Formats: sequence, structure tokens, C-alpha cells
Amino acid sequence: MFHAIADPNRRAMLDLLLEKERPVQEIAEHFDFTFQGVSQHLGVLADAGLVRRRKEGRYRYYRASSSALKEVYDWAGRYRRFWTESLERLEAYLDERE
Amino acid sequence: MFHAIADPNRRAMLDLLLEKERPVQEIAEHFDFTFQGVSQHLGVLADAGLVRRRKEGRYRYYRASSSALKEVYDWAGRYRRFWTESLERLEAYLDERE
DNA sequence: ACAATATTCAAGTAATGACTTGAATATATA
DNA sequence: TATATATTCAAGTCATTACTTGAATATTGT
Repeated sequence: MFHAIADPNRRAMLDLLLEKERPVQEIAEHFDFTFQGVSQHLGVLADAGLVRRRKEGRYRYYRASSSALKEVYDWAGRYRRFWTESLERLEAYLDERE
Repeated sequence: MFHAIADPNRRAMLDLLLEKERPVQEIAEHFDFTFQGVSQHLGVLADAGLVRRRKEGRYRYYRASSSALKEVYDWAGRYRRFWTESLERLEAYLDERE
């Protein structure tokens, strides 16, 4: 799942799906590579639980999924104390001594 | 930087550095592969701005860096509305129709 | 039934990444 | 000064990944 969001194209796709649900073809318009490639990326996102799909006729609608990204958020949040202002100053001080 | 945290070993290294500053050798003890490998991983983390290094004698102390992880946190935070309870219920409903 | 559309599946290729080994560099110690 | 220690650099290997093309599947419209 961290691997899934490591790819900038996949993050861009997630951003598109943040707005609204979309079929593959519509997502593919935003990228330079083939729609098969887009489909593969969406597959990776789906396997990671980052998107869900819904079939409607011949279309496959993708949408961002809820809980999965909370993991990333919580993971990064564990480091929250590292971006307080006071620590920034300490770091600047430590860097001077390098 | 997303790529840097995609690797589970590197995330484990970050966790070690969350506790305290450590030299390479000490970090390497926690992993099965060679210390050169560990050094490479730390290089990746450093390039991504996730850790900083300080040289003291023949040791190279690594520590978690402040601001970089805030990016990840903020990025994931943009999706916050996707993990509210009400939306979970909507998703369950939508999944039923698939 | 047939053609067009939307999507996935499958196989191949080229680039990237993780890890290894061996050498180079720098510092500390005997 | 010579040796051991800590680390990085460099080159090679093997696995993984991103992307491509071509075929298969499913659905809609004529």
C-alpha cells in the first residue's frame, strides 16, 4: 500500500478520484500512456485497498476508498513531534556543527 | 520521498531513528543484510530529506528529520473525509450493488 | 447477429531497485 | 606508523515494475 502510493501517476489518479467517481477511460484521458497501463495502475490501487470499483453496464467506475489512506496518515502522524517549530531550531543548530 | 518510505526496511529504519540518533553500525544490527545495504537505504532516506546525518569522529549519526514527513501527513490528510464513519456506510451500500 | 465500445488479461521488454562483494576513504588506537 | 574500525563508493546480479502490444471478455446499439 505504501508501494501503491509511491508512484506519482497513481497519486495523480487518486487525486482525480478524490473529486468524484470515474470510469477508466475518463481517467486515462489525463495521462500520456495507454489505457491498459492506466487500468493496471488502477488495479494496483484497488489491490492496496485505496480505490474501489463498481460495475455499471460496460463501464467500471472507480472511486477513492475510505479507510486505507488513514493508515498512511496515522503512520506519518507518529512522527508529528518532528515537525514542531522548536525542533526545527534544534536541527538548524545541529546542522551547523556537522 | 514517497518512494523512500515505500520500502518496509526503510520505514523500520525511520522507526529506529524516531527513538534516538544512531550510527549506521547500530542500525545495521537490526537487519539481516549487510551494513553497506543499510548505508544505501540511509542514503535514500537522506536524499529524500527524511533523515539528517551528523559526523562525529569516525561515526556518522543519523536522526529522523522534521519537516519532510509532514508532506506525507498533509498529503494523506487531504483524503481525510474518506474515512469518516458515514462514508463507510455509504461504501458498504455501494459495494452491495456491484 | 454484428459492430463498436469499455475493460481486463497475458506476454514481452526495458528500466529501476535491492542487495551483494570488493575497494577506497577517514578516523581512532596500539 | 601500522592496524583496526566506521562508513561510503562502485560495479555486478537478480528480481520487480512500468509500460507496450495483441488478444479475450462483456456490454451496448444498429
